[in-house]
Amino acid sequence: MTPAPTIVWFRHDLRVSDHAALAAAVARPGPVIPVFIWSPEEEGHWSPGGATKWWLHNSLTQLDEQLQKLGSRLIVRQGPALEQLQQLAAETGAAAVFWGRRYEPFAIARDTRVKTGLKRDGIAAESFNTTLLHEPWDVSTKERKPYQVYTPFSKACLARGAVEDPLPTPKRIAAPETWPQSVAIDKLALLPKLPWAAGFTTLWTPGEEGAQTQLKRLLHDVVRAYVERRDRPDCDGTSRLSPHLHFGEISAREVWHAVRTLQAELPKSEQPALDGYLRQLLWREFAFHLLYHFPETPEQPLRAKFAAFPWHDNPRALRAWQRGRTGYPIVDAGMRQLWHTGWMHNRVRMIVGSFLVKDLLISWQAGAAWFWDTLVDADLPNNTLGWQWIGGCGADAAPYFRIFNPVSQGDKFDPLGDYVRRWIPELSKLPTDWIHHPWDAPAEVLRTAGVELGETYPAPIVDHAAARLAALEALKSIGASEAS
DNA sequence: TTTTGAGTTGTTCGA
DNA sequence: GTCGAACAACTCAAA
Repeated sequence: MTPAPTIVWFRHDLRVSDHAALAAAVARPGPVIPVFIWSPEEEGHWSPGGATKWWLHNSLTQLDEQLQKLGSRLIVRQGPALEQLQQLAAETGAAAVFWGRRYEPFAIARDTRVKTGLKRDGIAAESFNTTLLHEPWDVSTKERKPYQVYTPFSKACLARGAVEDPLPTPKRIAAPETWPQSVAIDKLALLPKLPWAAGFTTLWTPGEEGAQTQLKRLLHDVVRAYVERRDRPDCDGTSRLSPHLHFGEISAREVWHAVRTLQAELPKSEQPALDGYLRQLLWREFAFHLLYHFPETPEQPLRAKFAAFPWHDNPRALRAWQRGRTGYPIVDAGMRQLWHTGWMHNRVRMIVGSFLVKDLLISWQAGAAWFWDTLVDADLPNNTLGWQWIGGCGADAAPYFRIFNPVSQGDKFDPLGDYVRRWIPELSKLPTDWIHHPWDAPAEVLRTAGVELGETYPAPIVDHAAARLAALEALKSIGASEAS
């Protein structure tokens, strides 16, 4: 009798390298059945947005190719995960299902049901860490509580010692004698009906190989100048690994090791430069840590006082923000970059976030929802942390008086205006002196540049100085500066 | 238990 | 243009 197969359920770990669940399945005597299950209705309020689905379609295609190189393939199913896994196990006689953990509250609840259900059927079910450097329950304060401040959290991570080595890619994955039924990836209808994602392909290569290319780029071109360039949206100075990490096309552990290895090879004096990037990976860990321990935070402010914040319901302003028509060039450039590429530079995410929440007084939840639908790297832990931070209502949030000025942020981080000109062609002829505040430009300058405010480009929809004071008032009204 | 030091990302004002 | 101070007081985390 041939040994029973093992099912490997792929979720946010669409890769074959450093994959604990796959490696464990391969180590068993029988064949391996890799499966992806499309069940967006099981993702709570956070079923994948348009940009994410575009990425997922391509990533699944790539995963199938990677598996085929190892003598296997990807089985694709749709429907409730437990039901599909039970069916698949019945069809194939599988004795075990392995998967990599997820940490979103609805995913944990679903996975718990899945595990119980499978075990009831006499099927072994085991989850593995395929996503994090440190599990959220392995890092805690001396009082065994979760961390709420980044710096001590990061120190605690570093104090745990070296991150475990990545696992080798399996040489071969044993195939079953016959493959079970599989849905064609096209049938999941993940690609948009309108071809708005056409431009995405020039910028992104979803899948494991694309992720490896970005890692090489990080190591060769980006990481040494990371600290100086990462805040400049007019430079290509970030890792651009976020969507690859979200889908687990590369493991955080592998990125961590690659950067650490490079660091060890550098002269002592150059080593600290690489810490800047490593710190960002620990921010990702912190986001998972917070979501795991405070599972209500995607919807609710962590600081309870903010539940009473007098947010404005202003659909016109929200729409102007979404479309990049606020009249503030750095804000509009960011929102248009997001719309056209499914991504926005991190510095600009903070600027547009501050503008939505503090200048327009529209809730951070509305911003999070828009990002969720438009970002290819939409990730619940990171999105939640980012928006609560800029909203001032999260763990380790910005002080309430920290309100970004879109003009000075533009001058500081896009000093030549190249980023604005790239994404706002109607301002492309405007001289640098006025690029971040065209409303101050002399009429003659505007005329020469072909800019007519309110016609070719919007006049500012709010006055920042006045909006800032209004935000401070609103924050005072809920006692933002007092205990929560 | 109490105390102490510290806390990603900013802005404005006045000298 | 550049610099330092004020913005406020809290909460966290560790000693």
